[in-house]
Amino acid sequence: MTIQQKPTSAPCMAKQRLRVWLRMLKATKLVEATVRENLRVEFDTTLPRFDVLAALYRFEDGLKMSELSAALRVSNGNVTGIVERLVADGLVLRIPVAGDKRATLVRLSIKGRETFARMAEAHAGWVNGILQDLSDEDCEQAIGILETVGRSPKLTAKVDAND
Amino acid sequence: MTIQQKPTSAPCMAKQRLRVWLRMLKATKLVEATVRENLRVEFDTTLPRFDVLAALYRFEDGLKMSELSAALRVSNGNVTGIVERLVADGLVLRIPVAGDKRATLVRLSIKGRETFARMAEAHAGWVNGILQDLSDEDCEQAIGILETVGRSPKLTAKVDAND
DNA sequence: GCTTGAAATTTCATGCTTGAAATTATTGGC
DNA sequence: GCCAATAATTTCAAGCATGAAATTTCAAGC
Repeated sequence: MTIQQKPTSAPCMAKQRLRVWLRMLKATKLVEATVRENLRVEFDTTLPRFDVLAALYRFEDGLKMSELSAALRVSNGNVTGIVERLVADGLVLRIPVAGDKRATLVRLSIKGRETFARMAEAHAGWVNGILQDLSDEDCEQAIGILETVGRSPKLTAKVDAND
Repeated sequence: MTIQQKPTSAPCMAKQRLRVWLRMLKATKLVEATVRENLRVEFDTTLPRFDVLAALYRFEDGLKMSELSAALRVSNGNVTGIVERLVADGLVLRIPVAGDKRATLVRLSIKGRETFARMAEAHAGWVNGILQDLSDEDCEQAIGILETVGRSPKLTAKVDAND
Protein backbone atom coordinates (compact mmCIF):
# COMPACT_ATOMS: atom_id res chain seq x y z
CA MET A 1 0.00 0.00 0.00
CA THR A 2 1.47 3.29 -1.08
CA ILE A 3 0.65 6.38 0.83
CA GLN A 4 -0.76 9.36 -0.99
CA GLN A 5 2.08 11.84 -1.03
CA LYS A 6 1.35 15.52 -1.05
CA PRO A 7 3.12 17.26 -3.94
CA THR A 8 4.88 18.73 -1.01
CA SER A 9 7.97 20.80 -0.51
CA ALA A 10 10.36 20.34 -3.32
CA PRO A 11 13.69 20.71 -1.59
CA CYS A 12 13.66 24.18 -3.05
CA MET A 13 10.75 25.11 -0.81
CA ALA A 14 12.78 24.11 2.18
CA LYS A 15 15.39 26.62 1.17
CA GLN A 16 12.74 29.25 0.60
CA ARG A 17 11.28 28.68 4.05
CA LEU A 18 14.70 28.91 5.59
CA ARG A 19 15.08 32.30 3.99
CA VAL A 20 11.78 33.38 5.48
CA TRP A 21 12.97 32.27 8.87
CA LEU A 22 16.19 34.21 8.57
CA ARG A 23 14.36 37.36 7.52
CA MET A 24 11.90 36.93 10.29
CA LEU A 25 14.64 36.49 12.82
CA LYS A 26 16.45 39.53 11.57
CA ALA A 27 13.37 41.73 11.68
CA THR A 28 12.43 40.49 15.11
CA LYS A 29 15.87 41.13 16.47
CA LEU A 30 15.81 44.64 15.10
CA VAL A 31 12.53 45.46 16.79
CA GLU A 32 13.57 43.80 19.99
CA ALA A 33 16.89 45.57 20.13
CA THR A 34 15.16 48.89 19.65
CA VAL A 35 12.59 48.18 22.33
CA ARG A 36 15.25 47.00 24.77
CA GLU A 37 17.37 50.04 24.17
CA ASN A 38 14.46 52.44 24.53
CA LEU A 39 13.23 50.75 27.68
CA ARG A 40 16.70 51.04 29.12
CA VAL A 41 17.27 54.66 28.19
CA GLU A 42 13.81 56.07 28.74
CA PHE A 43 12.56 53.96 31.62
CA ASP A 44 15.67 52.38 33.06
CA THR A 45 14.11 48.95 32.81
CA THR A 46 14.35 45.76 30.78
CA LEU A 47 12.22 43.79 28.34
CA PRO A 48 11.60 40.86 30.70
CA ARG A 49 10.40 43.25 33.37
CA PHE A 50 8.17 44.95 30.80
CA ASP A 51 6.75 41.61 29.78
CA VAL A 52 5.87 40.72 33.33
CA LEU A 53 4.23 44.09 33.90
CA ALA A 54 2.29 43.68 30.68
CA ALA A 55 0.92 40.33 31.74
CA LEU A 56 -0.08 41.64 35.15
CA TYR A 57 -1.59 44.76 33.61
CA ARG A 58 -3.83 42.56 31.55
CA PHE A 59 -4.90 40.33 34.43
CA GLU A 60 -5.98 42.98 36.88
CA ASP A 61 -6.87 40.51 39.58
CA GLY A 62 -3.36 39.14 39.63
CA LEU A 63 -1.89 35.82 38.68
CA LYS A 64 -0.31 32.99 40.52
CA MET A 65 3.38 32.57 39.84
CA SER A 66 2.79 29.50 37.73
CA GLU A 67 0.05 31.20 35.75
CA LEU A 68 2.37 34.08 35.12
CA SER A 69 5.20 31.92 33.86
CA ALA A 70 2.74 30.01 31.69
CA ALA A 71 1.36 33.23 30.25
CA LEU A 72 4.85 34.43 29.41
CA ARG A 73 5.98 31.00 28.30
CA VAL A 74 9.10 31.14 30.39
CA SER A 75 10.38 28.84 33.06
CA ASN A 76 9.07 28.95 36.58
CA GLY A 77 12.34 29.84 38.18
CA ASN A 78 12.74 32.70 35.80
CA VAL A 79 9.72 34.68 36.97
CA THR A 80 10.77 34.25 40.55
CA GLY A 81 13.79 36.46 40.03
CA ILE A 82 12.10 39.07 37.91
CA VAL A 83 9.14 39.41 40.24
CA GLU A 84 11.57 39.67 43.15
CA ARG A 85 13.13 42.72 41.60
CA LEU A 86 9.81 44.25 40.62
CA VAL A 87 8.60 43.86 44.18
CA ALA A 88 11.77 45.53 45.39
CA ASP A 89 11.00 48.40 43.02
CA GLY A 90 7.51 48.69 44.43
CA LEU A 91 5.79 47.94 41.13
CA VAL A 92 4.42 44.54 42.06
CA LEU A 93 2.77 43.06 45.13
CA ARG A 94 2.81 39.51 46.39
CA ILE A 95 -0.39 38.39 48.06
CA PRO A 96 -0.79 35.08 49.86
CA VAL A 97 -3.60 32.92 48.52
CA ALA A 98 -6.21 32.15 51.13
CA GLY A 99 -6.46 28.42 51.64
CA ASP A 100 -3.29 27.42 49.82
CA LYS A 101 -0.05 28.17 51.52
CA ARG A 102 1.96 26.98 48.52
CA ALA A 103 0.78 29.59 46.08
CA THR A 104 1.11 33.35 45.98
CA LEU A 105 -0.81 35.81 43.93
CA VAL A 106 1.14 38.47 42.14
CA ARG A 107 -0.34 41.75 40.98
CA LEU A 108 0.51 45.31 40.07
CA SER A 109 0.69 48.01 42.68
CA ILE A 110 -0.85 51.37 41.90
CA LYS A 111 2.58 52.63 41.02
CA GLY A 112 3.13 49.59 38.84
CA ARG A 113 -0.09 50.18 36.98
CA GLU A 114 0.67 53.82 36.33
CA THR A 115 4.25 53.12 35.34
CA PHE A 116 3.30 50.41 32.91
CA ALA A 117 0.61 52.54 31.32
CA ARG A 118 3.24 55.08 30.38
CA MET A 119 5.62 52.43 29.14
CA ALA A 120 2.98 50.74 27.04
CA GLU A 121 2.14 53.97 25.27
CA ALA A 122 5.76 54.65 24.45
CA HIS A 123 6.23 51.06 23.39
CA ALA A 124 3.39 51.24 20.90
CA GLY A 125 4.97 54.34 19.45
CA TRP A 126 8.35 52.70 18.99
CA VAL A 127 6.86 49.69 17.27
CA ASN A 128 4.72 51.83 15.03
CA GLY A 129 7.82 53.74 14.07
CA ILE A 130 9.81 50.68 13.12
CA LEU A 131 6.92 49.14 11.21
CA GLN A 132 5.87 52.42 9.65
CA ASP A 133 6.46 51.16 6.12
CA LEU A 134 3.86 48.41 6.50
CA SER A 135 0.59 49.30 4.82
CA ASP A 136 -2.73 48.03 6.01
CA GLU A 137 -2.63 45.21 3.48
CA ASP A 138 0.89 44.35 4.47
CA CYS A 139 -0.29 43.99 8.02
CA GLU A 140 -3.21 41.79 7.09
CA GLN A 141 -1.04 39.56 4.98
CA ALA A 142 1.71 39.35 7.53
CA ILE A 143 -0.68 38.43 10.28
CA GLY A 144 -2.33 35.81 8.11
CA ILE A 145 0.97 34.22 7.20
CA LEU A 146 2.44 34.40 10.65
CA GLU A 147 -0.59 32.72 12.10
CA THR A 148 0.06 29.59 10.10
CA VAL A 149 3.54 29.18 11.55
CA GLY A 150 3.75 26.03 13.57
CA ARG A 151 0.09 25.41 12.94
CA SER A 152 0.39 21.91 11.54
CA PRO A 153 0.94 19.45 14.31
CA LYS A 154 4.45 18.37 13.74
CA LEU A 155 6.50 17.92 16.89
CA THR A 156 6.70 21.66 17.27
CA ALA A 157 7.49 21.68 20.96
CA LYS A 158 4.71 21.65 23.50
CA VAL A 159 3.72 25.25 23.00
CA ASP A 160 0.16 26.32 22.36
CA ALA A 161 -2.75 27.70 24.42
CA ASN A 162 -4.05 31.19 24.89
CA ASP A 163 -4.35 34.25 22.64
CA MET B 1 3.15 77.50 7.18
CA THR B 2 1.50 74.14 7.36
CA ILE B 3 3.47 71.06 6.57
CA GLN B 4 2.14 68.61 4.04
CA GLN B 5 1.06 65.67 6.13
CA LYS B 6 1.15 62.20 4.64
CA PRO B 7 -2.25 60.55 5.02
CA THR B 8 -0.17 58.36 7.22
CA SER B 9 -0.91 56.10 10.08
CA ALA B 10 -4.30 56.77 11.45
CA PRO B 11 -3.91 55.74 15.08
CA CYS B 12 -5.65 52.60 13.98
CA MET B 13 -2.65 51.67 11.85
CA ALA B 14 -0.47 51.89 14.90
CA LYS B 15 -2.63 49.31 16.58
CA GLN B 16 -2.52 47.15 13.50
CA ARG B 17 1.25 47.29 13.38
CA LEU B 18 1.45 46.42 17.01
CA ARG B 19 -0.57 43.33 16.26
CA VAL B 20 1.86 42.40 13.52
CA TRP B 21 4.71 42.79 15.93
CA LEU B 22 3.07 40.56 18.53
CA ARG B 23 2.37 37.86 15.94
CA MET B 24 5.87 38.10 14.62
CA LEU B 25 7.28 37.79 18.08
CA LYS B 26 5.12 34.81 18.84
CA ALA B 27 6.06 33.00 15.65
CA THR B 28 9.72 33.75 16.13
CA LYS B 29 9.66 32.48 19.68
CA LEU B 30 8.02 29.29 18.55
CA VAL B 31 10.65 28.58 15.95
CA GLU B 32 13.45 29.55 18.25
CA ALA B 33 12.20 27.41 21.09
CA THR B 34 11.99 24.45 18.76
CA VAL B 35 15.46 24.99 17.39
CA ARG B 36 16.93 25.41 20.86
CA GLU B 37 15.26 22.30 22.12
CA ASN B 38 16.35 20.23 19.14
CA LEU B 39 19.91 21.51 19.33
CA ARG B 40 19.97 20.58 22.97
CA VAL B 41 18.47 17.13 22.58
CA GLU B 42 20.06 16.05 19.32
CA PHE B 43 23.42 17.81 19.48
CA ASP B 44 23.84 18.73 23.12
CA THR B 45 24.55 22.31 22.19
CA THR B 46 22.96 25.73 22.29
CA LEU B 47 21.70 28.33 19.86
CA PRO B 48 24.45 30.88 20.57
CA ARG B 49 27.08 28.23 19.93
CA PHE B 50 25.29 27.27 16.73
CA ASP B 51 25.26 30.88 15.63
CA VAL B 52 28.97 31.25 16.16
CA LEU B 53 29.69 28.05 14.27
CA ALA B 54 27.44 29.23 11.44
CA ALA B 55 29.33 32.49 11.11
CA LEU B 56 32.68 30.75 11.10
CA TYR B 57 31.42 28.14 8.66
CA ARG B 58 30.58 30.93 6.28
CA PHE B 59 33.89 32.72 6.63
CA GLU B 60 36.23 29.85 6.00
CA ASP B 61 39.35 31.91 6.51
CA GLY B 62 38.33 32.81 10.00
CA LEU B 63 37.30 36.04 11.63
CA LYS B 64 38.79 38.31 14.21
CA MET B 65 36.89 38.41 17.46
CA SER B 66 35.51 41.84 16.74
CA GLU B 67 34.46 40.84 13.24
CA LEU B 68 32.70 37.84 14.70
CA SER B 69 30.79 39.85 17.26
CA ALA B 70 29.88 42.37 14.59
CA ALA B 71 28.65 39.63 12.26
CA LEU B 72 26.48 38.21 15.00
CA ARG B 73 25.47 41.63 16.26
CA VAL B 74 26.26 40.75 19.83
CA SER B 75 28.54 42.38 22.32
CA ASN B 76 32.25 41.85 22.25
CA GLY B 77 32.50 40.30 25.66
CA ASN B 78 29.79 37.87 24.78
CA VAL B 79 31.68 36.08 22.03
CA THR B 80 34.70 35.75 24.25
CA GLY B 81 32.88 33.31 26.49
CA ILE B 82 31.19 31.34 23.76
CA VAL B 83 34.37 30.96 21.75
CA GLU B 84 36.18 29.89 24.91
CA ARG B 85 33.80 27.00 25.31
CA LEU B 86 33.90 26.07 21.65
CA VAL B 87 37.69 25.99 21.78
CA ALA B 88 37.47 23.77 24.84
CA ASP B 89 35.20 21.46 22.83
CA GLY B 90 37.72 21.34 20.01
CA LEU B 91 35.36 22.86 17.46
CA VAL B 92 37.15 26.18 17.09
CA LEU B 93 40.74 27.29 16.84
CA ARG B 94 42.33 30.54 17.93
CA ILE B 95 45.15 31.73 15.72
CA PRO B 96 47.38 34.68 16.50
CA VAL B 97 47.40 37.35 13.84
CA ALA B 98 50.85 37.96 12.40
CA GLY B 99 51.89 41.52 13.02
CA ASP B 100 49.21 42.44 15.52
CA LYS B 101 49.50 41.03 18.97
CA ARG B 102 46.18 42.51 19.99
CA ALA B 103 43.97 40.53 17.65
CA THR B 104 43.29 36.84 17.29
CA LEU B 105 41.79 35.02 14.39
CA VAL B 106 39.10 32.49 15.15
CA ARG B 107 38.18 29.67 12.79
CA LEU B 108 36.58 26.24 12.66
CA SER B 109 38.60 23.12 13.24
CA ILE B 110 38.03 20.15 10.96
CA LYS B 111 35.84 18.67 13.63
CA GLY B 112 33.98 21.95 13.94
CA ARG B 113 33.35 22.09 10.23
CA GLU B 114 32.04 18.54 10.10
CA THR B 115 29.93 18.95 13.19
CA PHE B 116 28.34 22.15 11.97
CA ALA B 117 27.56 20.65 8.57
CA ARG B 118 25.45 18.00 10.26
CA MET B 119 23.78 20.54 12.50
CA ALA B 120 22.96 22.85 9.64
CA GLU B 121 21.24 20.10 7.72
CA ALA B 122 19.13 19.12 10.68
CA HIS B 123 18.38 22.76 11.37
CA ALA B 124 17.07 23.33 7.87
CA GLY B 125 14.79 20.35 8.33
CA TRP B 126 13.35 21.61 11.59
CA VAL B 127 12.63 25.03 10.15
CA ASN B 128 11.06 23.57 7.05
CA GLY B 129 8.87 21.48 9.31
CA ILE B 130 7.63 24.40 11.34
CA LEU B 131 7.04 26.57 8.29
CA GLN B 132 5.58 23.76 6.23
CA ASP B 133 2.25 25.49 5.82
CA LEU B 134 3.83 28.42 4.00
CA SER B 135 3.34 28.23 0.26
CA ASP B 136 5.76 29.65 -2.23
CA GLU B 137 3.71 32.83 -2.50
CA ASP B 138 3.47 33.10 1.25
CA CYS B 139 7.24 32.98 1.38
CA GLU B 140 7.67 35.64 -1.27
CA GLN B 141 5.19 37.91 0.43
CA ALA B 142 6.61 37.36 3.86
CA ILE B 143 10.12 38.10 2.72
CA GLY B 144 8.99 41.21 0.91
CA ILE B 145 7.16 42.54 3.93
CA LEU B 146 9.85 41.62 6.42
CA GLU B 147 12.45 43.37 4.37
CA THR B 148 10.72 46.69 4.84
CA VAL B 149 10.89 46.43 8.61
CA GLY B 150 13.09 49.15 9.98
CA ARG B 151 13.85 50.30 6.48
CA SER B 152 12.85 53.90 6.90
CA PRO B 153 15.52 55.81 8.71
CA LYS B 154 13.89 56.54 11.98
CA LEU B 155 16.19 56.18 14.96
CA THR B 156 15.97 52.44 14.62
CA ALA B 157 19.11 51.58 16.56
CA LYS B 158 22.45 51.52 14.84
CA VAL B 159 21.94 48.21 13.11
CA ASP B 160 22.49 47.69 9.42
CA ALA B 161 25.29 46.38 7.19
CA ASN B 162 25.87 43.00 5.64
CA ASP B 163 23.62 40.24 4.15
C1' DG C 1 62.35 57.62 21.14
C1' DC C 2 58.25 59.46 23.64
C1' DT C 3 53.65 60.18 24.14
C1' DT C 4 49.05 60.32 23.19
C1' DG C 5 45.06 58.49 21.23
C1' DA C 6 42.79 54.85 19.06
C1' DA C 7 42.04 49.79 18.37
C1' DA C 8 41.28 44.77 19.78
C1' DT C 9 40.18 42.19 23.48
C1' DT C 10 39.09 40.69 28.03
C1' DT C 11 37.19 41.31 32.51
C1' DC C 12 33.57 42.46 35.41
C1' DA C 13 29.00 43.11 37.63
C1' DT C 14 24.44 42.48 36.77
C1' DG C 15 20.57 40.36 35.05
C1' DC C 16 18.01 36.93 32.16
C1' DT C 17 17.11 32.01 31.10
C1' DT C 18 16.98 27.26 31.43
C1' DG C 19 16.24 22.49 33.22
C1' DA C 20 16.74 19.86 37.20
C1' DA C 21 16.59 19.16 42.03
C1' DA C 22 14.78 20.45 46.39
C1' DT C 23 11.09 22.30 49.41
C1' DT C 24 6.77 22.81 51.14
C1' DA C 25 1.86 22.23 51.01
C1' DT C 26 -2.41 19.87 49.39
C1' DT C 27 -5.35 16.03 48.24
C1' DG C 28 -7.45 11.49 47.95
C1' DG C 29 -7.50 6.98 49.19
C1' DC C 30 -7.26 3.82 52.72
C1' DG D 1 -5.31 9.98 60.99
C1' DC D 2 -1.59 8.47 57.66
C1' DC D 3 0.68 8.29 53.12
C1' DA D 4 1.65 8.52 48.57
C1' DA D 5 1.08 11.23 44.62
C1' DT D 6 0.68 15.70 42.92
C1' DA D 7 1.01 20.69 42.85
C1' DA D 8 3.18 25.39 43.56
C1' DT D 9 7.31 27.39 44.27
C1' DT D 10 12.14 28.25 45.07
C1' DT D 11 16.90 27.16 44.68
C1' DC D 12 20.77 26.03 42.06
C1' DA D 13 24.46 25.65 38.54
C1' DA D 14 25.48 26.77 34.12
C1' DG D 15 25.39 29.56 30.22
C1' DC D 16 24.02 33.72 27.61
C1' DA D 17 23.91 38.83 27.12
C1' DT D 18 24.89 43.56 28.02
C1' DG D 19 27.44 47.98 28.78
C1' DA D 20 31.27 49.77 31.06
C1' DA D 21 35.87 49.64 32.66
C1' DA D 22 40.42 47.83 32.30
C1' DT D 23 44.36 45.89 29.51
C1' DT D 24 47.40 45.50 26.07
C1' DT D 25 49.05 46.79 21.70
C1' DC D 26 49.57 49.67 17.74
C1' DA D 27 50.32 53.97 15.07
C1' DA D 28 51.29 58.77 14.40
C1' DG D 29 53.14 63.02 15.36
C1' DC D 30 56.58 65.43 17.23
